[in-house]
Amino acid sequence: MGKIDNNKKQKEDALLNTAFDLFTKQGIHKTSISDIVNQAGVAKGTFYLYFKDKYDIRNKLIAKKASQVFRLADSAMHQAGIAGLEDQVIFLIDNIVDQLTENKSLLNFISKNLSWGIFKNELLYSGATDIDFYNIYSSIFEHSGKTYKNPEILVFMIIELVNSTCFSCILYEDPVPVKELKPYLFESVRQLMKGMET
Amino acid sequence: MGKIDNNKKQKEDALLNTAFDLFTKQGIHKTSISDIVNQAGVAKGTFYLYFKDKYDIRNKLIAKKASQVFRLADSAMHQAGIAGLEDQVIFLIDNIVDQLTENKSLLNFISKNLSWGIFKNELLYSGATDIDFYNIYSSIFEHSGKTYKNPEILVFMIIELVNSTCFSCILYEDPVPVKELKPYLFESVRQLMKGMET
Amino acid sequence: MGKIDNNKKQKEDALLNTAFDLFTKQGIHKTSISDIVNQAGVAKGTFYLYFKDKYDIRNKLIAKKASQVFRLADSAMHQAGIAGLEDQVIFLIDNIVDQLTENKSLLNFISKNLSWGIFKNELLYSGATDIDFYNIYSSIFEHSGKTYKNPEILVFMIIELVNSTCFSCILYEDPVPVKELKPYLFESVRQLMKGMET
Amino acid sequence: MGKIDNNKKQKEDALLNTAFDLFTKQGIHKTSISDIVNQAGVAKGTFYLYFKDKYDIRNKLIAKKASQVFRLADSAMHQAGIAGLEDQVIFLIDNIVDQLTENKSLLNFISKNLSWGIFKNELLYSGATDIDFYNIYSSIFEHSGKTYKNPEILVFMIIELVNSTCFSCILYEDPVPVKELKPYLFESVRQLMKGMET
DNA sequence: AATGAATGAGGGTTCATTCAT
DNA sequence: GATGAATGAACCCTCATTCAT
Repeated sequence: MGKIDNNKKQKEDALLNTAFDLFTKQGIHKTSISDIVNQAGVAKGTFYLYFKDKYDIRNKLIAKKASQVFRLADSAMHQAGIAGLEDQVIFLIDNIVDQLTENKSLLNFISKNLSWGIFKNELLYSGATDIDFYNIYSSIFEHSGKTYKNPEILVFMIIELVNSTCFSCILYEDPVPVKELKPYLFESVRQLMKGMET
Repeated sequence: MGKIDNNKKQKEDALLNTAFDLFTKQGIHKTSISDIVNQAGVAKGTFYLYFKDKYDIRNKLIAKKASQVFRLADSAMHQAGIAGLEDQVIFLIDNIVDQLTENKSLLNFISKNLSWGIFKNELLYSGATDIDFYNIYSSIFEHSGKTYKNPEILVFMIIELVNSTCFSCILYEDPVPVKELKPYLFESVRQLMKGMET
Repeated sequence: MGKIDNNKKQKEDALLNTAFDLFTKQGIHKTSISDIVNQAGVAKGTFYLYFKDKYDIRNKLIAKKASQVFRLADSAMHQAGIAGLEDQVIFLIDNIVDQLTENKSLLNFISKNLSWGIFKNELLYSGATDIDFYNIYSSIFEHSGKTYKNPEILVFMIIELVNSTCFSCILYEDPVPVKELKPYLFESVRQLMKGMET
Repeated sequence: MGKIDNNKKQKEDALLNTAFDLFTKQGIHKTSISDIVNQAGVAKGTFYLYFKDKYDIRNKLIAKKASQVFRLADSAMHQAGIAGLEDQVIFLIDNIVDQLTENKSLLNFISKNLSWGIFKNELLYSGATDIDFYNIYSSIFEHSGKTYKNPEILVFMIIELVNSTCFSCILYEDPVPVKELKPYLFESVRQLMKGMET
């Protein structure tokens, strides 16, 4: 029983890891299910025991990978003992941007696929991942002593701004390398936050 | 001669128009070259006389369609006689957002495919389109009497923020409908601009 | 012991009932063994403990279902107290046609799969079903006081004529609805019988 | 032009002939499109230039093959100079039964697939085949000097009776070989016709 | 320049069957 | 006896691309 379930978990992990490897290396559209199962070392039919199709495995991967990135950033923030909402937000962004700069294929994968809808449903409010982002995000706001006109829109705008500008600057260094972008980006985020304080 | 060239232009236009229609209706990946040539009323081989492949025709379409949107916004701004750089930028954004709200398939097509690289190369500095965006954009800044730390990054951040937030709000009304987003967005853009003034 | 056998019988019945449900709903070729075991609530391997393959369960179903139809017709005839061979045959046909008109999926299933060979082997001479059709059929002929040149060919022709004409008329109302066919069919059957009397 | 069309006709014929060969040898369900194109010596994609799927080629084959059988019977009848409606019908049946006895795979293919609907639409009223069955069938009735209560039902019943009884007797000699069936069958058909005269 | 018939590799998906538990 | 995870061959179908006309 434990043995079988263990085996199943191994198979699913092998498929997830292989799929991530291939998706980032050659893109989702150039990756066939045959590619995945061949490299994962399982039979083709086995894929369909665990995932509905290519887009099912993609969504599960996004949630998994994005959750890892957020969790790392969060724990780094706690270790660093950052205080103050704005500084915390900037720290998180800085850390995440650094992670993605180190791992460009991960950046490419997440940026191209992480919509606000997936972010909200798969990460924020879903128990699918073993970390509760909603609580992190709520407690940060609550403990800040500050209030905002519309926190969700603020978070939304920050995420979209960071995500889309970093995508271009990290991957293509265009219009500038991410190192150059950072000061402007951080300043802009602070502006956005200040602008929405009540 | 003129007749033949005319004929060629007609074929190319038919292919471009049909491709746009199908790309927006059913997505690029679901659109085959067969679909395009069938609906355009030309032979399959003819496609390859004008375009290298599906992605070649897509890039040419983006430049064409995005240029139309920008040009409309620009001429509306001139007609309205807006003065002052910030107000001009907000007017342009407002107009473009309205255009894309009216034409969601166009929004979808542009947002999913318009990278900063394509924006810069195909629209800004390219003579491919019959309108010189670079001059528009330069003259607006020059006549404003204001100077910015890094105008290109400013434009880049504004475009990315607007593009990515509107995409989600217009198409999915998530996290809020675009109507609700607008005041926050406009205010944020003003913050970004003020923050980068020298 | 009795408990285990009971359990086995239950499993086999669940598989038979589910298979019939699916065969009639979606056709034999569209029904997979997975479909059957899922709906029946048993494991996939269990199927192979009771049946060789899909066609084995089909044949057993035909015998079971056809026998039910014949038995109902026969008992209705006895209750109605019909006398006279021709009238008895017409009554049986009429009753069976009515049953199949009420239950078109059953008609479809039987008609498409009931060959004379199966009819003879699985129904007429087999002890597989708990009713002895051969005796019914023999006694009807014997008590009629009439003799026929070749009773088996007569029965064969009647069954084939009824089966094939009703199939089209009940399911497709083509060339006519079964209601319109009936008088011609009954008259024709009487002709066939009269024509083969000795 | 003529050359290309000629080539196309050859390809289509190769596919039709190969499909018939395989359908009759190993059954439709055991025949894959790969089998057909391999044996026909064309590429897989070519199949789909001529037929929608396996069932499209089957229907076209039925019409083609059944029309050949009917046409042969009809011309034999004319050569033999048979007169009198009943004798003509019996002659046609006899001839067709003989053809199908000689060619059991053809019998199997036609019997299993020829429904009244296909018979009517593809053979009787369709210009798809180059012979006009409707006119043959009409003129035979008209020139007979006899009238029937419902000619279509009469034809329907005759065809269904002949088709279903011969199927079993020719292929399985069950309940009797077709040679033995014939006198009873012919007599029965005459009975059916007489019974429906007005 | 324009055509469109032909290609065939490769896509996603299904499913009867096996066998270790 | 019962299970159901795993298999992998086989299925149908698509489609970018070529090339003789």
